[in-house]
Amino acid sequence: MLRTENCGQLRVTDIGRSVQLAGWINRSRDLGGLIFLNLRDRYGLTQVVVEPETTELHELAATLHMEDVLQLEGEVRARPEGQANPAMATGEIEVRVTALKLLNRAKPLPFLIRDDEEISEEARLKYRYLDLRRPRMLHNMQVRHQLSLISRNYLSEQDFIEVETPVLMKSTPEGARDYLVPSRIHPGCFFALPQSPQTYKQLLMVAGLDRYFQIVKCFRDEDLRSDRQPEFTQIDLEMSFVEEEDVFNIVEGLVKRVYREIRQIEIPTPFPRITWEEALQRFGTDKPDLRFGMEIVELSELFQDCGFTLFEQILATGGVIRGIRVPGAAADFSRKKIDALNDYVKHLGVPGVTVIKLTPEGINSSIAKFTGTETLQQVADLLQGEVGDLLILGAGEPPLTAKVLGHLRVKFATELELIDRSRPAITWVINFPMFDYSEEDKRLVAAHHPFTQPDKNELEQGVPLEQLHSRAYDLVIDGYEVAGGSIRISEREMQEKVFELLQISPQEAEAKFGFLLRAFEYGVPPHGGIAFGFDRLVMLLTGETNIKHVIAFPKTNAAYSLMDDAPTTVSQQQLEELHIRTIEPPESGKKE
RNA sequence: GGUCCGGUAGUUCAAUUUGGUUAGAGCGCCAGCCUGUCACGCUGGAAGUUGCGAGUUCGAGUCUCGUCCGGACCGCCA
Repeated sequence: MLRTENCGQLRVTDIGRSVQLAGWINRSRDLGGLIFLNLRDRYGLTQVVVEPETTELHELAATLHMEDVLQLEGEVRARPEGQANPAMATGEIEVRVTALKLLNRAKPLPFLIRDDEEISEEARLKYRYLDLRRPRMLHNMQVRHQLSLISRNYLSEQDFIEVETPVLMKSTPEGARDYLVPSRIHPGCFFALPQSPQTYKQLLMVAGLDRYFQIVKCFRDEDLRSDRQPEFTQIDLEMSFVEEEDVFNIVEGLVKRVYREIRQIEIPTPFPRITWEEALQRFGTDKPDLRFGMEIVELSELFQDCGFTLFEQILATGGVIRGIRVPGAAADFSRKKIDALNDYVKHLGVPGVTVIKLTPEGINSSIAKFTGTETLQQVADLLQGEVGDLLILGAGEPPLTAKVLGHLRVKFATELELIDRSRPAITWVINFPMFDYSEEDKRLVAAHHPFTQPDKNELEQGVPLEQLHSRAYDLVIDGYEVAGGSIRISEREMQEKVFELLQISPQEAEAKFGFLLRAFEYGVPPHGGIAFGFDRLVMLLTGETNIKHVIAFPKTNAAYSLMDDAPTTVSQQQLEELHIRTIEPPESGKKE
């Protein structure tokens, strides 16, 4: 070892000891005579002093720069009276340098290694290895590690075993776009990278493993968002002989332990549950942020014959009028802000929203001249509006109106800082629909995935397919979908029936999922499971709002790696070996 | 596929509103001074294809169009 201690551990009890340290220069202060260096490693900072009497050392020390890498020997001593630094864990001591070796020089940096400066995402990603030196990023990596360790220990204690499933697998229809990997040995054939190990974990249940988990990379070739990366990590688990309650118990135990050990926050269990329909009705989304109120209120009845033609027409054609109350926002809500608000909602797909201000002088709204103030007063009463509040009404078809108001609810709560960030708001969302209708494909598609068990009672009672519910569930924390799963189909007949409803032909079902259907003929335990978005959970635990900040080497919005310039074109020879011809001739590498 | 925001020194920003002299500042960098600093201090200095390309204009960092890059979002994400 090039050191006897790390940079975070020396204390007054070490005074008098001779030690070796190694690390980066976090900062240097050359006073002309004395030179102070803050030596940094993963564990902390230690101040070392080079005295002018040590002539050769002093000359070397005077040439050092930030982020140079040093190894040194010295003596631990107390700092002089009044010179301790209470902000440093090692602030009561310093190391007087007796030998100094420059292990590596650093060029001037593209940015400083400190938390208090905002650096462009572009620079951070290009020099990710420097960004990761910053305490904030180091902390995020440590939380990642903790989460993975806690999960493994907890699940192992609960009799789960970790099994690795293939990364090269079969491309299947439904779901996200696959990342494909060409096969050299099978010309024209491709593997897919897993969107999730879904079918494998079900087969592990058929195999009798009973309780499986895996911390596993998944890949989806879809567009990115601040909470979505093309490759991401799941805590994937599956259990045999279980129903919803059993999965919930395991998950609640894990989440409880995670928040206790990482955040020192006690989470009461069981977690609350809300149905999918109620979530949409009250919060305008299937992943409601319950850290604040501002719920969406149904107002349609009030506007039945309100005198405002637009609203009456919308109601007559099956639309709804709903509203939210934004506390205290009326005062400075100018014409300009109303315009900005309407611009904002336009990109969500609606022409605009209606704004009502509850001012000390009375109710103020552009629609008052049609409806009169009496109707608006009833609106205010229903929304429990007080003087000074802003009321926002959305009108249109129910799902879109819900979505718009749901977005506005979060937007205003964030801007007005109405969100309690001291503790997480956790809820189960249950009773998902089994199917969605796809306008694009003109058919039903699985709302969760095609292995999810439908509500058997509803099915037997002949409930229309569009209204059929499934045994799927999501875990939602602070408005993020953190985990999702379901009780699975475990009978071949039911699985075939669902494929049929999804208009997957028997031939296609056999070709794509034949292995699963075959497995279902050999004794399948009832089973179910769930998968956590590992990165999203780390994001919540660290208070980050961008998933990139909890991933060591992430991709940009354009799914590109700025640090190593991936992806790239490959040589003609590589393509030929893989039996691949590209449609466009390869550009000269990267676009500039 | 679409909408919006941004791109000026190594870096974070200003100058863009209303086109007009030599594009400024903090940090960093370089040189000098400094023996108790810890965001050390003081003095001086270097540092720019204003992302790129066209256009308008007597004149463009500033206006227009295209394009590239980054970000947020819609679509997409079983």
